[in-house]
Amino acid sequence: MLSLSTIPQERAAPERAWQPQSRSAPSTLAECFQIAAVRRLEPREHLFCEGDPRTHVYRVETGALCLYKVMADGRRQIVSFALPGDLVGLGTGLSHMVSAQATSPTRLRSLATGALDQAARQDPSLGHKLYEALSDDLHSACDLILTVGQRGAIERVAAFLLAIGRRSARRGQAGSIIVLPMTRTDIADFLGLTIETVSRSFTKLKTSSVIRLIETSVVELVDKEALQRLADGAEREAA
Amino acid sequence: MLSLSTIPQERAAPERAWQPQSRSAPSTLAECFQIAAVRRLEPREHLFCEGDPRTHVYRVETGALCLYKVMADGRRQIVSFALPGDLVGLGTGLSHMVSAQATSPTRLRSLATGALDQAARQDPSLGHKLYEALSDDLHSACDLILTVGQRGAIERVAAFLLAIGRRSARRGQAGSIIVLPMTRTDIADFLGLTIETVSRSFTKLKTSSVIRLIETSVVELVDKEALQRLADGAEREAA
DNA sequence: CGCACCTTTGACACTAGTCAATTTGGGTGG
DNA sequence: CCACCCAAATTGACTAGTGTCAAAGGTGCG
Repeated sequence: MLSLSTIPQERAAPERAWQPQSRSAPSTLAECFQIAAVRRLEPREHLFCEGDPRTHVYRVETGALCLYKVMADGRRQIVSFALPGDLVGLGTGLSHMVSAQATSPTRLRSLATGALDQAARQDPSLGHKLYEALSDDLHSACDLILTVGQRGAIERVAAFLLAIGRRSARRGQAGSIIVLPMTRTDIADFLGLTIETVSRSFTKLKTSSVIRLIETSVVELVDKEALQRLADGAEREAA
Repeated sequence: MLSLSTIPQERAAPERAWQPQSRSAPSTLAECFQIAAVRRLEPREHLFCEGDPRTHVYRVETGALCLYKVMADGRRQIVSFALPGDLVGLGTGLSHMVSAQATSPTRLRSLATGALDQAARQDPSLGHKLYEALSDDLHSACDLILTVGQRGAIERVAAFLLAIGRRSARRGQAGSIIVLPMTRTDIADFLGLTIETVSRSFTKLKTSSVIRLIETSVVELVDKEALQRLADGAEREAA
C-alpha cells in the first residue's frame, strides 16, 4: 500500500472522471483507481447483472456489494461479498458471470476494462496484481464451497462471522466488534440457508454467549476461539 | 521460485522430457507443456497436498485429479475435478490452497512455476492465457457454489452429469455417453452429499429413463433436456 | 403516529443423513 | 475355469437437521 496522504479526494456530486495531473501513465493499481470515476449506489441498486457486457472493473471504497447468481425459479446464491478495497469485475469473459448489487450505501470507483488492460500491458507488475486478486477470489470461493458443502447451519454462521471479522481486521478495524453491511436474507443466500435458520443460529450463538448482538447488524465476537471450534465442527463425536 | 532449468524428472517411466527441437523459447502454453516432464499417478496417489510449497504447474494429459479441502474432523470437499487439458496449480500463493489426488490412472506434465513465470514475462499473451485459465476456474467454482448452496440432491447430480457431459464434448467426445473417472464417494464429496444419496439419485434418474447406466462409471445421457429441467429445478411448484 | 420491512420465534413437514445389510464387480489364487 | 475375497455400490429402515408456513415482535421512516 502506498501513502494516500496526497490523494485528491472526490467530493459529492459532479464526480469528474479525472484530470491528467501528471504526464506519466499510472502504473500501480492504486494509482489507476485514484484517477478513476466515482460512483454511488443505494442499497439494492445494481452495478451490473449476469450477462451484461463487462465494460469496467470496480473497486469498492465504502459500503458493500454482493455478487450472486440466480436460478430460473428465483433461487439466489451469493457467491461473495465485496467490501472496501475489493476489486469487482475481474476475469476474461466478454460478459459478467454474476450480478452485482449493493447491500448498503456504497461508493466505488470504476475503470474501463480497456484502460486497465492497456496499463497492464505497459506494466507487467500491474498485470500480476490483477492475477493475484483473481487468485484471492478463487481462494475465497473454495472456502465457501467447503462451508456450503460440508458445514451444518451453526458451523456456517460461525465461519461467516469469523471470515467477516478477519476481513475487517485486515482493513484496520481492530477489536472484536464487527458490522455486517447486509441483511439476514443476504447472509442466508450466501450460506445456502434460509433466513429463519440464520436467525436461529444467531440466537443460539447469542444464548451461548459466544457472540453479542449490539444491533441486528453489529456483532461482538465475544469468544473467537469458541467460534472457531464451532466452525470446525466440535460438537460432533469427533472423526 | 528459483529457476529449475533442468526440470526434475520423476523416476518410473522412460518418458523422456524433451528434445530441444528448436532454440526459440516456447511462447504458447501448448509449447511450454510439450517440453515439460511427464508424470504418472496411480488412483488415490497424491500430486500435492494443501499447504505444500507450490513448485510446479501441471497439465492433465489423461485420467483425472480431484482438488479438495479437508476439515479437522476429516470431512472432505472436492472443489473441482481436473480433466485432460486442465491446468492445476495456478495462483499466486507460496503454497497450495487445496490437495490434489488422482481419481483414476493419470498422466500429466509438470512445469516449474519459475520457468512458467519467466516465459510469461517474455510473452504477455502467455500471461493472459494463465489469467484466462484462472478466470475459468473461478467461473466453475461459482457454478459449484450455486449447485451446492441451492440445489437439491437430484438437481445436483443432474447438473453434475450435464457439466461432465459438456466438458467431454468440448474435448471432442461427441455423443451422449460419458465416462465418470471417479468413484461415487468422489462425486458425493464434490456435490456435498453422501454416497447413499448420490446412489439413490442415480437410481431415480435411471428408473425415470433420463440416464442409462452402462457400467457404474459409464453413463448414457438419454434425455439431456429432461436432465437440464431437473437441474434447473422443474418438479417444484415454480416461483 | 402508523405503516413497511426486517427479524425473531414457534409448530410441523420433509429432505437428506445415519446405520446396517445386501448385491455387484474386479482381481487373485487354487 | 471357478471359487473366493475385497472394495464399491445399492437398497432399506429410521432419524436428525433444515425448510416451510404462520404469526408475533422490532426498528426506522414518512
